[in-house]
Amino acid sequence: MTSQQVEIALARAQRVCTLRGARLTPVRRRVLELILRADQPTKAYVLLAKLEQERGKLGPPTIYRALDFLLAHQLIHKVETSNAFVACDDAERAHQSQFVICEDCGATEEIQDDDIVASLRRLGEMRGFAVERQVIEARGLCPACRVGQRQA
Amino acid sequence: MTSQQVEIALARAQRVCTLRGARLTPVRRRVLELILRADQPTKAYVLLAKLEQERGKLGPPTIYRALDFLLAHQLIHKVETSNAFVACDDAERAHQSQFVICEDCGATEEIQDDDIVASLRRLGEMRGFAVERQVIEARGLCPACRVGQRQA
DNA sequence: GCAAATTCGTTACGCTATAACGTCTCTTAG
DNA sequence: CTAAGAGACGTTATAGCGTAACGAATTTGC
Repeated sequence: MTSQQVEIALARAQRVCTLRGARLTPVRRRVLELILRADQPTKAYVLLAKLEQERGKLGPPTIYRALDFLLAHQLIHKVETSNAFVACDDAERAHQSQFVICEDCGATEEIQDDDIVASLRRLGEMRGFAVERQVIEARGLCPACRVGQRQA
Repeated sequence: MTSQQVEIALARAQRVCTLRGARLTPVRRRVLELILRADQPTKAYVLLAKLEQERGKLGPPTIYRALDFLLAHQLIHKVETSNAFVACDDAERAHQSQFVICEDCGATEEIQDDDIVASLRRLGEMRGFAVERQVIEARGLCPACRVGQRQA
């Protein structure tokens, strides 16, 4: 993601927050920026280390609070099987995300498939559950690592 | 699960292991039994505490090694969003599991839906991924807790 | 029986996440 | 204007999850 794209995403995030009466504080904004600039899912303690480089010693709660805020507003998603965080393309629209993750290199792609979400919701409802959140992740080998695997 | 059902499950597990040339050692067997007897998903450190009551101080690796073995042979599944383990109904057949989990009481039901597994596999393959493992979990409120929620 | 492999105990450590409390700031109603 | 309340953040401590590394003991295959 180019710096310009990051700026655009940050501006959009600011807009979303303002609309919702939420505050995109400096910490939250900076954490979102770090996630946006990363080309792979980012771990909480990596974010913490970067933030501490800039601001001196903080602590895990500072990061986790920012992450909780960004998650609540759908500005980021959590990849559960990696314990890592990625930026979300469109926070405006409420939606669920799915991911495919490479076991080898960690490459992660977001999927947006309404059908699979509906299917899982239906399976839950058939059992009387009111489904609120879905975690749908596929792990395996990305195209690049499949090639490497064959040659190894 | 009744004690008799537990015994049957353990015998079946023993059979599966023998067939595969794997050893269901006392530790592994006991861990499986503890998971079978629990009516909810069980956490690693809970298992560790119970095992240490019986055998004196051990350590996390003892439990995690047993869990890894049981997972590898599909005798148990891991509920990723709960960091907990449940017994598997049929280890003979290779399969993926899905779960619905109650946010309120932790009640967890296993789903076996081949269609959703195939869907996610296809979504991964469309992106060039060789999908090896799937995590599909729905979190929400179980029937009992839905009622409580309305009254509260 | 002996070498190799598997299993397990043990110690230590790293990563993930939250509880609890105090301070500061910002809003806002009076 | 100001006091009260809410929200955000810093800080310390701790709980929970998981693995690395090493050595002893046991099992297995030859």
